Amino acid sequence: MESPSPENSSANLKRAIEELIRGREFTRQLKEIIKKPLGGEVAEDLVDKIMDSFSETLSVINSDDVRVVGTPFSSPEDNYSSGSCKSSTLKDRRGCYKRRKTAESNIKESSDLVDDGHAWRKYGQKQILHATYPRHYFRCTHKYDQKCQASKQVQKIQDNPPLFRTTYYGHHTCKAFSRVSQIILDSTMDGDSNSVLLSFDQNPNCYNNVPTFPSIKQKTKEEVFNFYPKIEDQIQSSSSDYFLPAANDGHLTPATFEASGSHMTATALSPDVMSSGVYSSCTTTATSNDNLEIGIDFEECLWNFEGYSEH
DNA sequence: CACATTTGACCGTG
DNA sequence: CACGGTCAAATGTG
Repeated sequence: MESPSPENSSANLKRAIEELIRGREFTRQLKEIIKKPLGGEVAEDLVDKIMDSFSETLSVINSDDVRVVGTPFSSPEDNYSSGSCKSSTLKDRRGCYKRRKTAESNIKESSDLVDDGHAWRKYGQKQILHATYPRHYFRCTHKYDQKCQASKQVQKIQDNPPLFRTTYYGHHTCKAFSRVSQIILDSTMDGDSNSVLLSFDQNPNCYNNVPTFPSIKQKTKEEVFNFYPKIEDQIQSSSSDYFLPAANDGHLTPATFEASGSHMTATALSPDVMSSGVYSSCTTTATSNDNLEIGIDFEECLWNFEGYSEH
């Protein structure tokens, strides 16, 4: 796959923006029409959401350094400003951590949080200005033992239907064994030893705001549900990184997970896919079940493939 | 006990 | 200087 020239890319981006603006305008006109007859409330609500979606997409495209899905990453080292510092103390951490400059990113949006097959470790959570939901920061579990620079940010951008934006930075250089196969193998089990509670609803106990519940530093799942009862219907657990929000009825059921799991299984076990050099390269280096879940992510596969010249 | 998340503080970037 | 990305101590979990 040849990469488009910057000129083409820029022109396409401009066209995409124009199309989005056009679509938004049409939607607005449609809303005006819907407003008139009775009983158009549901449709109007839907139109609002469509317009929000357009606006959100436009803001994403208009923001700097955002690449749409499938853009290869630059070298991870290029994106960090300062060198490493081992002897950091609490009192003086100046220059002691790398901070990502305007790194190239790879954004994916989905209505649920699919396990991408990598082991992630959460290292932060932040309320973002003008954002309804906090942003969650993850790094590769193998950041230190294998110097894997991959990281991602996950942010809920819409509720009902839930919509999550995952922004990937860097690429996996770790040779972690795929957890996908394990998930496949375990898909009939109830074990949940690896799950992590991840509430995407606003938590007043977070951040530097005046805490609503100052005495509560950390909460068990039950406590979260007690404080925010409605979350219970929006969060489900799986053997992946998150409690996945349900796309449909919102219940925490193994069946829901197995439904997506079976999809992954069917694709993952396809001999055609597994026997391909490129794809098997993906599965043996930095397996992402994005490749499996949506079929094949060519860009990521090729990137991983290129990242290992011995293949 | 090892490894995970939480969360306030720190600090680089724009 | 505000924002937001990262650190790291405290704490949770199996």
